[in-house]
Amino acid sequence: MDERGPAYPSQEFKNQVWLIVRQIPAGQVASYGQIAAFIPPSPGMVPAFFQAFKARWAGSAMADCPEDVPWQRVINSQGMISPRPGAQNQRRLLEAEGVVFDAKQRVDLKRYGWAGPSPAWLAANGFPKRS
DNA sequence: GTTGTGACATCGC
DNA sequence: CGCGATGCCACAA
Repeated sequence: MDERGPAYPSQEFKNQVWLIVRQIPAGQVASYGQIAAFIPPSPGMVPAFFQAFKARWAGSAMADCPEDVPWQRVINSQGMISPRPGAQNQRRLLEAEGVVFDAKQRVDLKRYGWAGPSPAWLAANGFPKRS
């Protein structure tokens, strides 16, 4: 669209993020970076660049997600709910699904962390195999 | 056109 | 292991 390069991860990127987030089963959580890791950079985009910002873009996508997206299951890499109005509500939703928070408001990713969509699902939805 | 900020991740102390 | 500082793009005001 502009001379700087190919399409930026805008709407298309968000759609992919939402698509993956919908696959997270109840009672499990995934980090923004992890979700974004399944999405390939736009053709021509510098990989390192994408790598550095995909997580933020993923978060940005959640801020504008449809209501059928279980956004509450996406938290940061520290296993904590990113501070923002509504965080309390998010925690409540997760606890209702069986996710347990420790005294530091953190989730044990070892236990509740989502392994990601199955290879079959990824392939069926046009995602490249994760290297 | 410029300025400020973000639903992150990572590195350093 | 925990808190603070840093990087860096896109987007809204």
